[in-house]
Formats: sequence, C-alpha cells, structure tokens
Amino acid sequence: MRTARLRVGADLPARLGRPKGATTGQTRERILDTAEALFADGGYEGTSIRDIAEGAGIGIAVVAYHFGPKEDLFDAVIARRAGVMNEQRARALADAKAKAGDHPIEVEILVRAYVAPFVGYALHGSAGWRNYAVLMGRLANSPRGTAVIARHYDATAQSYIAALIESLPGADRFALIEGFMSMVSAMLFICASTGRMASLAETFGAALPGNYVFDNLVQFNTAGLLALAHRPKDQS
Amino acid sequence: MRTARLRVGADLPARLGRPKGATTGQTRERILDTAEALFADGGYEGTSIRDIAEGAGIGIAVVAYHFGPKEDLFDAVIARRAGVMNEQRARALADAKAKAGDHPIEVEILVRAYVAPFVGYALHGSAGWRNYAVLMGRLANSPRGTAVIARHYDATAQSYIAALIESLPGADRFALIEGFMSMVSAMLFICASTGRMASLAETFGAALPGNYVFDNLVQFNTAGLLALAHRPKDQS
DNA sequence: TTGATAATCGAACATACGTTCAATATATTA
DNA sequence: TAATATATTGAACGTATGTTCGATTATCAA
Repeated sequence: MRTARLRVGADLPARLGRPKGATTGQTRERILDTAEALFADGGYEGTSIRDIAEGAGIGIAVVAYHFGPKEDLFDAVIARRAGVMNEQRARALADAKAKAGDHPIEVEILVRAYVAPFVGYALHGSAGWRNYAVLMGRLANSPRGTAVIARHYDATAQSYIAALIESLPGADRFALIEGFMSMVSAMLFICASTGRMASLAETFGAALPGNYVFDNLVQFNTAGLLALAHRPKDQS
Repeated sequence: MRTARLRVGADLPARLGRPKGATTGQTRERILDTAEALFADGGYEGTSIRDIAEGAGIGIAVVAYHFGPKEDLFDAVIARRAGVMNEQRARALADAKAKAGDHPIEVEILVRAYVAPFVGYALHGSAGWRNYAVLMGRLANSPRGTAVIARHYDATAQSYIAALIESLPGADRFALIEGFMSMVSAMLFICASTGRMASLAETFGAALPGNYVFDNLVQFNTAGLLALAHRPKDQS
C-alpha cells in the first residue's frame, strides 16, 4: 500500500542470523519510533506491519518477535510515553495542591498543569513526541483509540476531575466532566494541527511564536470551565 | 475482517440480472446509510467494501457500479448531509445578522447558531444523522478526514470566523481562529461520545436530558472566545 | 568448550482487499 | 416491437495483510 517513506536509524547488516552488536533495546526503540510515526498519519488499520518493518530497516518477523501481534505493538507505542506524561501531570497536581494549602486550587492553575506537559512535548519536543501528539489526537474519536487511552490515562484524568470538582463546588458535576472532555479534545486537536504547522515551519527555518498557542488554550478553557460553574445545577 | 453486523433495509431478490422494482435512488441510499454506519465505527481503512455490500444486502460490484472507487463513496457519504448542515448554518447566520442590524452579532448568538444544527442532529436526529456525527468526529484528526471536511465545510466555517472577527474587533485574529477550532473539536468530541451514550440509553428506554449538553457547550465556548478577546493582541 | 538463549532472515500460509468483467434480467425509449 | 440503457449477479485478478516457522548467527552461562 505504501512505498518506502521513512527510515529510522542506520541500516543494520542484512545477513542471516543474529547481527553482531544487536541488543534488544535498540531494535525495540527503532520499531516503536517508526510505528509511532506511521500510526500517527495512517491510523491503526492504515498502517501495515510491513510498512513499519521497512521503515525500521528490519524484516517483518522481527516486529512479531519483539511485540507479538499488531495490537500489542500499538499498545506499546502508547504506553511508552504515557508514563512520562502521567508522571509530569501528577507532579504538577501535587505541587498545586501543596501551594494551595487548605484552599481549593485555582481553575487556571489546574488547566495549566494538565495542558502544559502535552503542549510542551507536542510543540517543542522531539520528532517522536510530536508524532505521539498527533497520534493521540487521532485516537480520541475511535473506539480502539478511546480504549487504549482509557487504559493508560484515565487514572490521571480522574484525579484532575476530582480536583476540579473541589475547586468549583457549586458546579454541576456532569457539566464539569463535559467541560474537562472539551478541554482535552481542544488540546489534542490544536496541538495536532499546530504541531503539523510547526513541523512545516521548521522545514523552512521558521519557528512557532513561543507560548502563544499554549496561553490561548489555557485562557479559553479556564474561562469555559468557570462559565459552567456559574450555571444553575439541575435542569431538564 | 468483520462478520455480518448490520443490515439496512429488506433483502432484495438474489436473482441474476436487474431486479424488478429497482430504481437508482433506493440502492444508492441504502449503500450510503450502511457505509455511513460502518465508516463511523471502523474508519475508512477499517471498513471494507465487502462489509458495506453485505450490510446493504447486495453484491460488491453494485457498490462500484453506483459510486466508483472507495474514495468516491466516502466523499459521497460526507457530501450527502453536508448540504443540509451548511444550509441551516447559513440561514442561522443570516438571521442573526438581520436581527443585529448595524451592531455586531453577540458571540453567544454566533456560537449557538453554529453549534445548534450539529448538536440537534447528533443527539436527537435519526440513526443516520447520529452515525454521521460520530463519523465527523473521527475525521477531525486524520489527513483524509480534514481534506474531505475542508472540501465540504470550509466555506461556511470561514463565514462564521469572519463574523466572529467583526464581533470581537479587539481580539487577535489568530487567537480567534484557534478558539473557533477548539469549539469545533469540542463540539465533535462531545457529540460523538454523548451520541454513543444516547444510542445506548435509547436501547434501555431512557432519554438524554433535553438541551443540557447543548447549553453547556454554548456556555463553555462562548466564555472561551470572550476570554480570548480580552487578551493583549501581539506577543511572542 | 559446550549448550542454551537471543535476535535476525527469508519464505510461506491463509485470508482479505479494491477493482474489473462477462452474463443476465428489467426499464425505457424509438 | 425492437433497440438501448439501467441495475444486478457471480466470479475472477492481482495484490496486500497478519502471522508463523525453520534456518542461521551471535551472545552468554556453565
């Protein structure tokens, strides 16, 4: 379906048997990097294991050897960076709680804490992180995507929603959840499209204007969440 | 890949040659309905022409006969309802302009006008419209999807963005565009997930609470856009 | 040094895919 | 009524897909 399009890392000797310096880690990372990039712009069904193997400069059997079936490889791609994201978000939330003391955390602080790590990596991170951000956007609206996202990200999301409810005790909880989901989808969509713009700009030697996109995202969603809190609680 | 999963309309006689009462319109609609439903939950690459033909109760050659290659069928699925959406949105914008007279249109009126038709069909429309809404959400973050969306929806979007700029003359234009995109992605995501909930609820005889989701969407995005307008115009 | 384990290759398997085509039966038109 | 256009069937073509397997070479432990 797809002709040779990208090649991550240098070629290994294409001889029979185990290559000379081959350790598990290197090949695994190379497969993950390639799969991340290809899944990001072809989607799960639109990317074949042959595409990935060719991109990584290996035979198709190697992919199965390291990751088993395609679904497991896909999960591994998501899992690899989910840990980093969750860690950063958890730390940001803990810091905010510490600073707030007995008071509830300001909504803008919460929004900033949740959005900052993702936007940072999506717009200013490595090519791998930028691909990952695009891929996350793709997942948001597919059954397979929401399943894998739930597996790796729901715990953190729930802790932020809980904090949001504490910060806006007068607001209807369902409305806050809707608001949180709106924030996440806007973040994914804006980062994916801006990331594509940024990658394009990079090719021409230009750069994205600092924190402009990020600040807009924070202001937009903070105001949205606050507006939800100022509405009556129960209605048809 | 997929076993029989849905069947739109009654079976036609499976005899050789042209069936007795067959007119172009009926079969075409049946193919479009089935394709809409399957594309919505399998995506473009994840849905085969064989799945669609089986769902519509016809042979695979009939699909090609009516729509040509798969890409054209996909475009036809999107095009069929895009006209209705664009018409409603255009009329709502014209009404708002007429009512506002010389004044700029209120932001909340603009948001409501843009969001209302989609949310209405997505949550309270026919099964076909609900599938369409889910499908639109899926398209938002894929290259193929953004291309087809641009083809059918960009003109209307631009007219709304222009109105938004007139309504918030002090705001940075890029920020407003970012806000508009945030609004659209939130609308798609919320409608797709709520639509799934609604379809599920329907199976159990329950109903979604009236305009609750819609009102939250309007409040959230109106506040977000207004917040963007109150920020300084030019920055790094 | 020997034996087990790890990592790769090439090839094959069975299935699924989009597309095309001749054959056939109904509708429409001249 | 004869001729043409329309709508369908079943079958096939060539290619692509995910997975599996035996053979081969390197690494590491005993």
